[in-house]
Amino acid sequence: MQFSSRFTIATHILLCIAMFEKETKVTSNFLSGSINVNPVIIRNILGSLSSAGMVGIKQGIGGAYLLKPAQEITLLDIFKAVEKEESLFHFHENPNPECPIGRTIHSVMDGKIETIQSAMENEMKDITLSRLLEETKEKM
Amino acid sequence: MQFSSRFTIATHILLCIAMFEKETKVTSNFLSGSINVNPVIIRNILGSLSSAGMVGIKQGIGGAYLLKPAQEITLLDIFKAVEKEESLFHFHENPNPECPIGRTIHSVMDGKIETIQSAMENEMKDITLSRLLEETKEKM
DNA sequence: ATGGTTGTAACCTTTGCTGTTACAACCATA
DNA sequence: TATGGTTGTAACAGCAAAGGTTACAACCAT
Repeated sequence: MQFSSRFTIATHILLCIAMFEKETKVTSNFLSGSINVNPVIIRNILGSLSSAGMVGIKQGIGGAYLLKPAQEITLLDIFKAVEKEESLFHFHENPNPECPIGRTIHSVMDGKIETIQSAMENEMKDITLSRLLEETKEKM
Repeated sequence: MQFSSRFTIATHILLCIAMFEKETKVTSNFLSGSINVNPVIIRNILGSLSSAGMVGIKQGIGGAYLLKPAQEITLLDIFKAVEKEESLFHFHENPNPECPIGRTIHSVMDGKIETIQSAMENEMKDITLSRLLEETKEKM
């Protein structure tokens, strides 16, 4: 089980906007060319990023632009914009309450699962779009 | 996108074995009763745990038992036994090498993704089956 | 020989991801 | 006002994985 590619695509989109919005109109077609996926996929993900308040999109004329400075956008923001699930883990629904394990497993495991998920999210929170942009420029 | 319930089911299975193997024959039917899922699902997951060297299973007569002390089994061991994917993240396959972002995004992101995954795995590595067992007994 | 158990195959349904076509709504510009 | 490029969204389709179920051969203590 993997996270969908929406996360890396969304990151790619934001990097492109941050890099090119000054010089070009960044449309779904332009992005489609760099990312190499269908423009409709791009538009849907761009819609999620827009709902999350990260980008604005110009109706009719076209083009996306950042609504926040790149140092205020983290990988966690991007992840949450495109992955809607609250919990990373799917718990089996109906453990038997007549079994001592079945009765207690939720209260034992729920906190652990939260801790694990938080560890991942904290790491994502530390990585900003501006840092990714800097590293990209270094490698160019 | 969520991890499958195999992870929590596998944890439930191991807790049951650790708790009951002394007093009862822990069969897939017994486990099915506590976990409330089909015995065939249990047998498949039990097979993964067996392949990973965590449990043994008695042919013919039936019953599963731990092959390692509970303090040497971590949530990470369990997770890796039932989730076979190498990377948590699905990267879009063919970014355009003629775009400066498309050309560099892999080298920029791959390390980040590894860091994020490691943070999660380290947290899992800290939680042992014996600790879960103790907490279960406290709540009984 | 019996009966409970395991391992596995075969099938099904549902869900989510990814890709695609199509088209109405939008808006700067000619 | 008409045009053309763009967005937002609906409606498909194909594919893969999850989860469930039935069935049955192989296994082994009794």
